[in-house]
This record gives sequence, structure tokens and C-alpha cells, in this order.
Amino acid sequence: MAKRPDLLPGTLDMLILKTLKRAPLHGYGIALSIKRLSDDVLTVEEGSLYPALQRLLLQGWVKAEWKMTETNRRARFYTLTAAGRKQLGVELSNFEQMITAIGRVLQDQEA
Amino acid sequence: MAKRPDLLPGTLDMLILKTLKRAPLHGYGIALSIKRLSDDVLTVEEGSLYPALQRLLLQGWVKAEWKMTETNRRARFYTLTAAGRKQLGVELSNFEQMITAIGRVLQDQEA
DNA sequence: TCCTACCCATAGATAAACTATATATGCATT
DNA sequence: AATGCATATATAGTTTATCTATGGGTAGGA
Repeated sequence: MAKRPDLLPGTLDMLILKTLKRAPLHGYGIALSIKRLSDDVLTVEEGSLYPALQRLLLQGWVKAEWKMTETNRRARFYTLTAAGRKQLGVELSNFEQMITAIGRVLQDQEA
Repeated sequence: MAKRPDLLPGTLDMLILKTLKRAPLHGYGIALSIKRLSDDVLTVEEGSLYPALQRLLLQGWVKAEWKMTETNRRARFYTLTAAGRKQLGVELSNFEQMITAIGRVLQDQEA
């Protein structure tokens, strides 16, 4: 029985960047935000999340600093950089193009 | 410079099954059909296509037979099975759910 | 004290897709 | 007759993303 995937592969970085565009946030908060906004359809596993954040840091698309949360906990807050904002734009546009293209294939009713 | 991906990962099987729903077709024709319908946005590389077709065969979602094309060439024609038709339905529904969920995350504009 | 929610992180496995390569043929052009 | 191109299949090997599983640790409430 093939399990439903937690995510559409290739979209995680975009979702994280988009979430951070709203406001700086820590990893756990990012995962929660995506889960809630998506009505529990998208689940970001820790094993996907933290490696993704490392990638984004390495690319310079986000920066991180340790802070205290409102609930008095240590957490690493990620902030979108200028490069990250630009990258988000690129990924959004690629994604929309892909979705449109897939839509054309799926809607074809010929013959 | 990160290359634009040829496909949205996780969607290839669905695209192939959908293409075969129209009519039985050989691998090369499937790739061409997807490329054309998508206006060249989606490109199915041989190294993705043939392994995917093997997977689909193994799952029993398609069956294959060697035939001659209209242009007098040997080619392996793939046909959607009943199980394949069902699987296509599952994949379409998962995909739409994912896209809707991603849309909700991307459209969120809160403060 | 114990439990739960909060929080970070990585190692290892799995799976999908990509690159590169090999083979082969029908047809049109030179 | 040779050459080139579009057609057609296939696999080995690499890369990358995601998932599973696990480890650590803390604040606050019951």
C-alpha cells in the first residue's frame, strides 16, 4: 500500500522561504505553520526540515540566530535574506509554470 | 546556477498514466506527447522515462506489447490496465489535494 | 515526578530523477 | 553509397530530496 506523501517533492524550500517571508521563525514553528495553513495535508518531518534549513543557510537564502521564544525556550530563528527573497520569486515562478504545464497535460481530452 | 527542473518530482507516473488513458502509446511517443501538451515546459528524459515504465509494468498498472508504428518501426506500446486506471484516480486526487494545500500556504498574507 | 509539548539535529535508508552512454533503424538528402 | 537526423529502447551510475529512526534537551502543568 503506497503511503500518501507528506509533501510534493521539490516544494519544501519554497514553502519554507514563503513562511519566512511573513516573519522570522524557528524550525519547529515553520513546520507547524505549514501544517496548519495546509489543513494538515502537508507535514514537514524533522528529517526533512532541518537538512532543508541547512541547505538554505548554505545558499545564503536565510540567516539564523539563537533567541528565546515567547514561551521562554531557546530556538534558532531563521530570517529571509535579500537573496532568499529573490530565490523565493524564482521558485514561485517555476512552480506556477510547472503547475500550469501539468494542468495542460491533465486536462487534455482529445479523442 | 540552479537549473530549472524538467519535471515536478513525484508527478511523472501520473503524467504517463494520464497520457495512456487517451490511447496506448510507446515510450518515445509518451515523452513527446507530454512535451508538446506542456508547451515544452515538461521534458521527460529517457533516464526517467524507461525506469518509470518498468515501475508501472511491475505494479501492473500498464501492460506492454511490441508493435509497428505508423511509420514502420518497432516500438513497445503500453496500455493502461484496470488497476492503472484506478491508480491514476488515486494519484490525481492526491495531487490536487497537495496543490490545494500548497496554494493555501502560498496565498497566506497574514501580517 | 511524570508527561506532554516544545525544540534541534543527524545518520542511514529509500526512491526518484538526471547524466551519460549504448544500440539500432527508416528515410531523406548528398 | 554515405551521411545525418528523427525515431525508438534501455541501463549503469550519480545525485538529490525526502523519510525513518534516533538521539539529545527544556519548560510547564498535572
